[in-house]
Amino acid sequence: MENEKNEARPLNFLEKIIEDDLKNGRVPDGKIVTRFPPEPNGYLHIGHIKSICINFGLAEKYGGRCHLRLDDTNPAKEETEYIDSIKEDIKWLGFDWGKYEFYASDYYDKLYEIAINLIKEGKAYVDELSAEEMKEYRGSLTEPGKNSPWRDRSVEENLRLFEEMKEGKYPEGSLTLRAKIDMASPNINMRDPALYRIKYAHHPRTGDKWCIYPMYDFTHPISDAIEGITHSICTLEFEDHRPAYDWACSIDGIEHTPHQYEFARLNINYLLMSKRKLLYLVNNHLVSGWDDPRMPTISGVRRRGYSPEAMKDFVSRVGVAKVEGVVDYSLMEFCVREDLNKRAKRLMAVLDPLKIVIDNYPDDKVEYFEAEDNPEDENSGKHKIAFSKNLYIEKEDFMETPVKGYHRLYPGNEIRLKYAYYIKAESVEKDENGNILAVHCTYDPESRGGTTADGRKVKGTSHWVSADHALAAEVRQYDKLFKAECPGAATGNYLDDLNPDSLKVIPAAYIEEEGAKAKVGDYLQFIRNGYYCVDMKDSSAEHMVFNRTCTLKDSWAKQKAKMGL
RNA sequence: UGGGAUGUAGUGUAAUGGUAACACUGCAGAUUCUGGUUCUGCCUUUGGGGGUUCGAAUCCCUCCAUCCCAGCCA
Repeated sequence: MENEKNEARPLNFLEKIIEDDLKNGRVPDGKIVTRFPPEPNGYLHIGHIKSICINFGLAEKYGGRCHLRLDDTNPAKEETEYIDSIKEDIKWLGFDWGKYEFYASDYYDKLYEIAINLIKEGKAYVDELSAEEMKEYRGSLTEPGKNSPWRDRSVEENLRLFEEMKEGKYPEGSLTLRAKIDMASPNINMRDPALYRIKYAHHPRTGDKWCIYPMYDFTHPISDAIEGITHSICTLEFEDHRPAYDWACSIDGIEHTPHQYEFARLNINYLLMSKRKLLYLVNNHLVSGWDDPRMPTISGVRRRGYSPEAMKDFVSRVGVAKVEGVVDYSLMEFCVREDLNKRAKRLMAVLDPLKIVIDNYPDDKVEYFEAEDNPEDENSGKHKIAFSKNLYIEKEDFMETPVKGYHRLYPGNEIRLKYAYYIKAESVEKDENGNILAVHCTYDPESRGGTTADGRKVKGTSHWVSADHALAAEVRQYDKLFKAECPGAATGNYLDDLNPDSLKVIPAAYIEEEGAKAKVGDYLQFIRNGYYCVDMKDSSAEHMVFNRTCTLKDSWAKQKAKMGL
């Protein structure tokens, strides 16, 4: 009865296509095959999570498989470091390609053979046009191109030239192998696209074996065909390439015909996904690296403390369609909070301390209270917190002259110290300049454990730590890297919108003793402060470092803002 | 101004000829030992104009807007 709640999510357009193909027997053996094909020329970012979830998710849902294929056809840009990070990121998301790990470079021999056949059939030729000339001959968006003077060489000459290209007899840029399609096509991608170019670059996998490398439009469809990909899913900007894709799949000798489908890439406001811009931030030390917790890279959000479950939930809520839009950052934060709320261990940490002295509490007495690890999780345990005469609470939790709506500590007012006692502010101790040194309070011994026998209520509950027991730790308060929804929209330069407060370091915040047990990978909530994690690079037992993953929703801050405070 | 695509609340996504909806955001309230969580309610929607039809977000025409394409990048 209650499991009827299973909300049947409506199918997205890709699922509809697949179900239709499956139903109509258009899928060999009824097993769909997808692929995630990143070029190893940088780190994966949040946008890639969408693609990963679509490709691996579809394969999972329909009982097919998803290949990981590293699209390594441009050795000038690609590095092994990137290959390793890509694999690590996919694994972190919880996907497994098993034995289906491929490289476009696996197919270099096959691709070469296909190119030879194309030449023999008169469907490809070696061109001597320079890059500039080729551009001229290509025409424009509104004008057709014209044929290269080298377009009608004999098959024999083409064969000889291509062979010599491969043997390294020509310098880079001097010759290309081009498909003979249609220089007047309204689709520029069909105006005799380049198939091979000369490049004297060391390849991470094939080393110096090759000095000619196949182009995307030639390599990608054929790789898909070789691997038996049924649904080749990519982003919208490749729509114009689909005719080229289909052209390559129709080359003689290619038995399997995959089909390309395009979806809208993921854009999120306040975030930048451009590899070029992210690289600039890294190179100019505006962030600490690709895995800086403020970076939109997968390694960045991982270090920030986002969970893979939250990210997957996020992309699933965004959905899949063909409309180019911008998703609200707040949806991502919602997903992160929703997930972390259920799993984060609660700890008390005072980030901006104000000293509290409980005047009527015995000087040397220490008692321990029980704190819930997670009130949202019945199966979670409890841990002990030391209480003593000298405590810290947040500065924010005390006001000498309270504003309207403030129900925390102020002179004469009573609040609860979470899990411990009710306290009332009695007097304020200041230095000669009027700065508050400490707030003297009294506690109600009858309120032990946070409740009183008479059942009286207090409006405020503060977190706290015992001054003599708390441990000091570094806390890094991360915020959005950019302060504008669309960085660079106003001035044309995204650097102008860099948020100067994207990182505030608190060198020595006070954390309850239990904090010492926190390990890399744990999800934490500092009660009333936000979600935190242990920094995977800089934290050590001697010097713990916590990263703020995200804040808690704060309706009081909103209210204050509205009152102009 | 060549070609390809896309227009549904503020944002994202459903509804494919039959009462326009779900989530996030925002707002209001209740609950709460986190001003968190949870719960309740509210706000705002089919780009414009024609047409077909008993009936149109959906089909047709037209206009408009936005995005992508002229790498020997992917």
